[in-house]
This record gives sequence, C-alpha cells and structure tokens, in this order.
Amino acid sequence: MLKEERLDYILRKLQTDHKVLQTELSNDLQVSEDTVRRDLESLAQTGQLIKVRGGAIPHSPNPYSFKDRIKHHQDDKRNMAEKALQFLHNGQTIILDGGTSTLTLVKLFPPNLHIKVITNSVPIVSQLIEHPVIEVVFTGGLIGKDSQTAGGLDTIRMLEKVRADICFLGICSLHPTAGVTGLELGEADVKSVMVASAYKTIALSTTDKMGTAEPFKVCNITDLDTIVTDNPDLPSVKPYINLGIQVI
Amino acid sequence: MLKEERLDYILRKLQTDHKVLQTELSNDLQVSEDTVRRDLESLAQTGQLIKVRGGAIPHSPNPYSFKDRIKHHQDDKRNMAEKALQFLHNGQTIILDGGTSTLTLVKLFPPNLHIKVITNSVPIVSQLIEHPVIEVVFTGGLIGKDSQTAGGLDTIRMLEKVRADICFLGICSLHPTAGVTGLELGEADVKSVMVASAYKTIALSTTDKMGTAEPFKVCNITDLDTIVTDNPDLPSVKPYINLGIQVI
DNA sequence: AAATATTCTGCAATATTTCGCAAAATATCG
DNA sequence: CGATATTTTGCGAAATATTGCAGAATATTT
Repeated sequence: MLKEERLDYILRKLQTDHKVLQTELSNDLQVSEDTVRRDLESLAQTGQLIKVRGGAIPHSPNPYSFKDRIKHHQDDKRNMAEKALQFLHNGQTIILDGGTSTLTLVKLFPPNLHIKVITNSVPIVSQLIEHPVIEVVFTGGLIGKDSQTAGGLDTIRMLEKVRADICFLGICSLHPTAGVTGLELGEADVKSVMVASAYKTIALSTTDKMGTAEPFKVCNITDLDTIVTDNPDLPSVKPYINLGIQVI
Repeated sequence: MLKEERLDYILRKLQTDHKVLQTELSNDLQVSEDTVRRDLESLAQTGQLIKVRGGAIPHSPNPYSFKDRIKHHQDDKRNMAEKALQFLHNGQTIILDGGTSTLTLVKLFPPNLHIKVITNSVPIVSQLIEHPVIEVVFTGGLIGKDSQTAGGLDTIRMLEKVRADICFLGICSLHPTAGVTGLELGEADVKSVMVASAYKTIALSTTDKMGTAEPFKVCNITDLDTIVTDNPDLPSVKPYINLGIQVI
C-alpha cells in the first residue's frame, strides 16, 4: 500500500468521523502504530489535521459535538449552515451579513472557534456575546427594525476599513445575469461593501431564491466564490456551476 | 475517547447550560472526577472557562457578573428608572450608556414614546428593536463581553457627531471631589464623550456607589445636572445637593 | 463544632510517545 | 543491470503523559 493511499484514507476518515485513533488506523491500514504516527505527523506538518495524544482531530472546528452528532436536522437553513461551517478556521476574520441563515450559522459556532467577527446584525451580536472567545465588532449606525441590522454611512465606513478573509452573505435574490440583488437600497449598499471588503464571498441561499431578482444590485454573480444551498443537485443551480462558482 | 473530545463536550455543555458540575461530567464522560478536574484545570488555564468549586462557569458573561448584577438591587434600579422616566419627552434625542440601570429604564419605555436613542449597549439595542417607534442608533466598535457594550475609537467618533438632549449615565463610582470614575479606561473614555455630546447629563446611581472612586475619570461631578438615586434622603447624598446638583 | 463535600498530593498502573537502530523497500547512478 | 544511497518501516527500550485511587488537607454547610 502506497503511503499516499494511507494519508488519503486518514483524511477521509477524519472528515466523516471527526476524529481518528492511532490504534484504529493501525488496524485499518495494517501497518504499525509507529507508521500511523509518522503519517499523522506529516499531515500535521502540512496543516491538514491536528495531532493529539492517541490520534488526531480536524484542524477546523467540529460541526457537531462528539456526543450528539447523531441527530441531523432536516431544516434547510441548518443544513446550509453546517456546510458553511467547514470554511471557518481559527485565526480568520469574518464578515457576517444579517439574516436568519447567518444567524443559524452563528448558533453552530463551536466554543473553541477563535475568530474575529464583524457584523451589522443585532441578533448575531447578541448571540456571539455568549461565545467564550470570539471577538465581535459591530458596525454602528441606525438600526432597521425589520432587518434588525445597522445601516447607513457609518456602517459602510466601518466596513470599508475591514480586510476580512470571508464574507458570508445572506441572500434575498440570486440570478445568473442580474447577480445578487435586494429589496432595499440601503441594505444592498451595505452588502456591496461587505463583499468588497472580503477576500472571499460565500453566499447562503436556499434554492427558492435562485433565478429571482429585486430592484437593487449588491454584486455581480461572479463576485461570489461559493454558494451554499440546501440542494445543490437541482437544475436551477446549474447556471452558477457553469459560471465556475462552487456550489455545495 | 480522546481528551479533546472531552474538552469539546465540556465547552459545549457550558455554552448551553451556563455551568457544568464535575459530578455530572464525570458521569457523562465516564471518567473519574479527578480527570474532569484536570480537564477543567487545563481549560481554565487557556482562559476558556472559570473553574469554581464543584464545576465551572463561562468566562463571560457569567452568573456572577452581568446576569447576577441585573438581579442585584433590582427593586432599587426599578425605583430609579421610574423616577428617570419623567425627564423623557417626545421629540428628544437621548444617549444611553450601558449597564443594568439604563437597561431597566429602557424596559419601562411606554410604546408611544417618540424619541431617538443613541447607545453603545447591546442589550439596550436588543430591547429597543422591539419598540414600535423609537429610532435606535448603535455606536459601532469592538464589543466587550463583560460590559456588553461597544468601545473604541469608532464608538467615540460616532458619539462625537451627536448632539443629544440628555445623556443617561450608568454609574460605577461617584465621589464629591473625584467626580464620576470607572474601572476601565476605555469605558471611561466613552462615557466622557457621551457626557460631552449631550446638553444635559443625568446619572443613575444607587447610593452604595456614592463616595467611592475608581482609577479612570469620566467627568467632573459638576458636569452632572441630575442624580437619580434609590434613596435621596440618605446623608451620603448631601454633598451633591450642596454642589447644586438635583438629586431625586 | 461536626458533618459533608471538594480539592490537593503522591503514587502506581496503564497508555502513548520518543529514540536509536536494523531490516526492508525504493530510488539513483555509473 | 548491479551496486549503492536514500527512504520507509517495524521493533524494543526508555522517557513521558494520562488516569484513577487513597488519604490528607481544605472549604462549605448544617
């Protein structure tokens, strides 16, 4: 058996089980624990996992607790949020748009996730205040009662100062040619700046938002790097894949 | 079971329950209480929780700080808030400092109160989002987990732009000669600007805060127009009345 | 002050990691 | 092709880490 096959097996097992044990791997791969240890060592060196006594755990936080990971929610938003979690890693700076999708994501944040969050959403700030380690920056401004987010010039100014790794965008409407659009001019402006201030943009969009358009433009469809959706196999997502956007 | 799994379980349980007991954890995780204790010790060392006798509590906000403070002196605070209400009239613009006293005041706002509120407090914004007519402006910035308020340069910049009718100040310490003082430099700075940006300043201070002083200055005692307190007849309030400040 | 619960301490049992090394497998070169 | 490096692998011994336990010390409650 090639070494690469072992490494591949280890990473795959890690992805499904969220942990690997040296004793198990030694048995699975029919090699000594020393060899497994050296394999884990090399994977740890390239940052693909974290080696711990007795085995290894993923570098990125675990989507669900080790105990109750059995209960998979059917809920679309929850489903999307779980997929989005994989993009988060310690040390990152994240912009979080308002909306229920992003709020669901925030609720899944594991306690040991060390990131900085910039957001204009009041519910997200309330939720993250409970989090033990995440640093939260709220973009000031007039609070919209419907959207429960801050808006206006001050919000935009603060966002312009940010260089984030990822922007998670809650989506109103998504269209292959019209791009991302919204119902309110002010909110669309804020979202635009969020996209511009992040290195990468990940849109959270249920499939029913796809192929629709609203009056105010947020960004071009090609500004999106990834679309997280509840069902990436539907025909309505095809146009986005063809544009080279990752859809999961 | 890997140690990391135990740590993960503990942190998650802490996040949902706001406390963990060693006896429970020992049972949940099927390890001895000694091991649980050592796990908690290591988590405490990395600042992820606070170890207390018999278990652990979140670093912040924990039952012994904010959530407890809000119950502490609840009647006094309510009493003060009711007195403070008389200063509010339709059309005013109000600056609201963070803290439990001002939060209590906000909870008493009648539904037909048409005012604008500028605040740096997350709980106050959450509360006021529910209000049918009040316009809320949140001052952006880094959110402090203990105080649940925004702080820093952005907060100060936004406050400097404001011309408010009244600033309601939550008080840490009040002293006839030292003036209003606070425990944290950043928070004191923010309060200073609040006072400077309002035409009138009303302090909300329980009598036990009077005659005490902390390291960082907020403003002179003469910058206060009114002190709202739980018991204006106590001798400890006399010095302030003599200085010409209204005490009710 | 006694009773109870919790924490600390040293220690032994066990599990894991590290290390040096030799055998095996693989790659390299004339 | 054959001889020689180089890398990979497995193994045993020593070093280290983790765990549970008993009993002393300490804190908390009644």
